[in-house]
Amino acid sequence: MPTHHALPSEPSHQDGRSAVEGSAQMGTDGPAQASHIAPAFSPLYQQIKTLILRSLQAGEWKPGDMIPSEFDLAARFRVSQGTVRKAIDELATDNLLVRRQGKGTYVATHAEQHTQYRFLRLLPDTGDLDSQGPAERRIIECRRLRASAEVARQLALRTGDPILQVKRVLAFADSPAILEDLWLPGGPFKGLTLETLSEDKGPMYALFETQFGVRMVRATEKIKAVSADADAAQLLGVSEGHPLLSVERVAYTYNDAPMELRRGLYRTDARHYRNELN
Amino acid sequence: MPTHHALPSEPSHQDGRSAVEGSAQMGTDGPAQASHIAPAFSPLYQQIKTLILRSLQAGEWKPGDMIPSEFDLAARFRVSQGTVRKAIDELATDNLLVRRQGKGTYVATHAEQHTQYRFLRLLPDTGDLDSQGPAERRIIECRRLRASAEVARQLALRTGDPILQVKRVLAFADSPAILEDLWLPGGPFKGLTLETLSEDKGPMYALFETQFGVRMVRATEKIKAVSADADAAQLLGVSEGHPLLSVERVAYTYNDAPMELRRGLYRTDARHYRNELN
DNA sequence: CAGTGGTCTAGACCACACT
DNA sequence: GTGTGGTCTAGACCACTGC
Repeated sequence: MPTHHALPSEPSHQDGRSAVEGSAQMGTDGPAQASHIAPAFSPLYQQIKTLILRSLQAGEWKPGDMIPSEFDLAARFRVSQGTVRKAIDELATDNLLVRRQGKGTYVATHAEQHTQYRFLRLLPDTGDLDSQGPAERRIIECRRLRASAEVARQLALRTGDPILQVKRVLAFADSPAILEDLWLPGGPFKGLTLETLSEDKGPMYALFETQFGVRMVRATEKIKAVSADADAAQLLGVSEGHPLLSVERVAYTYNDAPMELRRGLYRTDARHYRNELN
Repeated sequence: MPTHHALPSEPSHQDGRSAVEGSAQMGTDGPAQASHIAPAFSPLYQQIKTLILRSLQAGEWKPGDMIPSEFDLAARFRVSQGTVRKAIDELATDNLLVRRQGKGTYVATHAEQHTQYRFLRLLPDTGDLDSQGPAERRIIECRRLRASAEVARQLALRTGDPILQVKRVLAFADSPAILEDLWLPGGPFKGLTLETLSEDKGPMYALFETQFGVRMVRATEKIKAVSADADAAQLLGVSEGHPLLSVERVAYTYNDAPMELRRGLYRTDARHYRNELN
């Protein structure tokens, strides 16, 4: 049997030994519409990975849901369980799925993330993790406006497209630590208001999942050192000119689609941004 | 056959079907000295991983060397090739080994790292990667002294133990960007001088490998925003009080042994520290 | 060509979780 | 007990590299 197989984009009917018996390449006998989205000549498990990803994207399984067992997926895609396993392995290391021994494989979510705030790297200098308790959030504003050229570029929109801007402060133990500005595309987040944000407890990314069906999958950050301007100084309780960490984040949902631009100013007197290098 | 096996720490002789036939646990019939280093009840491939790690640590294969093929290692450890493969997979994702299809598996090195400077995350704001050319290094000093309590703690030494301190400036296109202080344990780095450092081209971590047999495997960083003091301002060509990124790094060799403490001050006017979140 | 890692399969048994 | 993911094996063939 050849190493590279073709996979139908829908499960086949019981019409033969195997869906992958004859052809050695992708796209020669498969449905035409799949040709540009699933790369040709890719290993079977990569094709499976793409198919699972597409189901996640389409909302076939929602965050927190259990997906079908490896055995079921193997039957559905007409490949061996080991091949499905390798596909799921990669999705699990990408944090898109979570395996739980004895229970099943689940769609990852920001809601019950092991320690919550998966993307927040600011920690107290003392190793006392969360001795400070949970963050207190205060939403300062939530406005509807039109994308500037810069924001549009980063969110893959057009200049002038409707967007939402949110401004908030996070504090730990009554001490303000983070001042953030967020920009969100107006389409996916239609209906988001200051009230919604204020009333919600729990991570904002969890709210995005439940209320708007937008799941953030990964993010990139650009970090600089800056001086506090008058506005930031006042909101963070420092003097003007105080050094702050500027953290500019672009968060992506499935398919590397940018869905949030965020600019945070972090106080790092008693806290630091922690990073692991491998 | 049980899932969890015992492995001898040395390859067995041909004295039976398999070295793993009978016992279901680790440490009950193995050499006594291995009991606290290889965890009992761990999966076979984890034990294999530990054994390979030990060989790397002992210098059986040096950075850049090719290690034995999966098949050879499987014979040596008396397990299947698939089990060795899984062990190597994990070591490869940890960046300790590098697989090259058709050629073999190699011990990773900082010397010919794909883009060099594996641990340096400072990039120009313009996407022009290395349009700036390579970094120019200037060693300012290299002193022998005794560890302070703080440095000793971070390097797992005792206060007063001999250490080396190095101070240097990195510049891109004649513009100073990084001021770094390094502290290294005196023992492993005996013989390191300002001349050695100055004459060397290429990454410092590559020099550590070739000259001192110390390979840095991972690192953690604590990042803060600070104001330039007079000394830093002068060396980096900024005014006093200018905001700088303070990057405190502890680098580890095999077995999580800390081997370097480094404190860098980064200018982030035209550059930024880039991070990927998953 | 031979040797290496890469993919795929099939089947076995274990550890864990829920009922 | 049943069903899930986790480990291990054995064997096949493919793709890449270098002689």
